[in-house]
Amino acid sequence: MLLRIDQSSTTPLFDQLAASIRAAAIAGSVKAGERLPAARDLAESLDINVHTVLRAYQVLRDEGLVDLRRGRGAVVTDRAARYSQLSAAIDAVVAEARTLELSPDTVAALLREALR
Amino acid sequence: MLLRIDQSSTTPLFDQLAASIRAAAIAGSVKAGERLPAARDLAESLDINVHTVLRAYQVLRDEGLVDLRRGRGAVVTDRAARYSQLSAAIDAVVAEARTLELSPDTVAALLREALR
DNA sequence: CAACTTGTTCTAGTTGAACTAGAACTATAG
DNA sequence: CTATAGTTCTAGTTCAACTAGAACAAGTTG
Repeated sequence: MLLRIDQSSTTPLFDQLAASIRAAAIAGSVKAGERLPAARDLAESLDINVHTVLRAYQVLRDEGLVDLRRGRGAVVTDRAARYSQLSAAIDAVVAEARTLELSPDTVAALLREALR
Repeated sequence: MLLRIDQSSTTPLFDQLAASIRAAAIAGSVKAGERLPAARDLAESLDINVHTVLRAYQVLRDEGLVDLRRGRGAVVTDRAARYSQLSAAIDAVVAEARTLELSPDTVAALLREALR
């Protein structure tokens, strides 16, 4: 599992981390039942704060992608498997956005508007 | 044209405003050639700062949706007309997201990840 | 032309979310 | 029991977003 964190980006670190793990779960590079690194360990290896990692884990828990339990850590659920159709739909949007040469911000804003 | 601004939201006001106008342009409720309200006027009627409105206008200019000229104001271009296929693709994503009961934040994050 | 409109640029101050930091606590695994 | 690892709490820092006001420049209008 590749976790990319960009300290210079303006998007919150916990968001970046959650997005990275989420993508890995959907792509299947982390499978259901697998355990994510302990928050303290991951925080150290990424050189960010423990709270930031835990917040990312909590985001994923709210989405139902991981179970979070004391003593055991963060375990990936099987929920990610159900995201395949969504991924396909998103790919279609990405393709359209590229032909129009729209920025990620613009496309994201359009999506958010459509979701309201 | 309906412009919705939520002061209590954490998403930047200029983003909200830009999104609102963008949606109107794509929906066709403001057409190419039409002039948007002068920044000072809009700022007053929405009870926000002029700079915030101008920033929203600049976002739309960067996307090519409006022309911005001194003395004349912000005029809508015909670019929005080319967004129809993108809108359809976005609608498909929205439909999938709703069946999975995902939050807007989650879907937006997935999209951003796919756009990288 | 002159007057007016409207976006542009500059400086400066305020606010709040995000992040950091550290400690104490608690449920679970082994 | 002991170690692990998430939970909760308090507190301080930083930076983008927003506000505010003024001076300016390039158009439009009469």
